[in-house]
Amino acid sequence: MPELPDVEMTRRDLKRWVVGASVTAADTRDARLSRPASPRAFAHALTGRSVERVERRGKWLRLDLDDGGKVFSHLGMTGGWVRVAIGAPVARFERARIDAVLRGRAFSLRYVDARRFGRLLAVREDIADWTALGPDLLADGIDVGRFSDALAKGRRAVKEIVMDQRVVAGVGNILATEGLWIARIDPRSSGNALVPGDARAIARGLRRVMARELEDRKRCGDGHSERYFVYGRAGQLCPRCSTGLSSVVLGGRTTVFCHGCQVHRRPPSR
DNA sequence: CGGCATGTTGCGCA
DNA sequence: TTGCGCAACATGCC
Repeated sequence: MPELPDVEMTRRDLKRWVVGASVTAADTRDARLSRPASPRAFAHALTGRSVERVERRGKWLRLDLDDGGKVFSHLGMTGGWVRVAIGAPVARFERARIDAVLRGRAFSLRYVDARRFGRLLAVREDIADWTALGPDLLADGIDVGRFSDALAKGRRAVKEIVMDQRVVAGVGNILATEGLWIARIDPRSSGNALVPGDARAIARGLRRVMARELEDRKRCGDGHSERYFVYGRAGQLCPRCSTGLSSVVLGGRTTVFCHGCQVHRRPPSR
């Protein structure tokens, strides 16, 4: 489920489902997902309230309640929200439930998350995970000047910097891998070795991939896009230059790239 | 059975 | 204070 396009689709669903709705009951028992808040705070904060807005920054979602309360939701690796009939049986891997009424119609939202890498907590103030996020790839776009500075400052591999949520919020492993391939930049390149024009190319690559993914999801709903250029295709041929695709681990994440057409900017010599 | 997975955190150590 | 490398988290799927 993760990656910005999935979270954005979830935001649109939630917006359609709950904005203006009054919550009649809510529950979670998962202390892990609601950390550091207590699971009880969830029911307490939501019951009797109505939802005024559904916001998203990067991969985080925030429901704004009519009393100023906020519910933060991060889908982690396997989280998702589904809408079911009121009273529907507990879904497999269901971790939280929000029963609500909108225009006289009762319904239930369920948060489902097999691996429980997500988060779901009700609080009164914005959490640091939210406020620390950099500009949102979709809503704010990338300011090439600032992006370029952030890349130049980093000694890490460019892919790790691009995935840093403080630099650009919403870029995950797929977007970063695909975006760098489009930009023709080797993901191992060190940030401070990039040359003028690279930052713009990467920004454009990320925007392209995101827009494409969003369109895919609008058309097909969920399910994994099988249309990746290189992600998950190590060993296959590069769709641009037919070189065999390579794979390395950067920042603990598998990264696929093409030796043939992605230029490796090497760090300044020591 | 082993290996990998769309994300993040926390810990030991430089 | 910053950053790096890595194990950990919990489960599904191939």
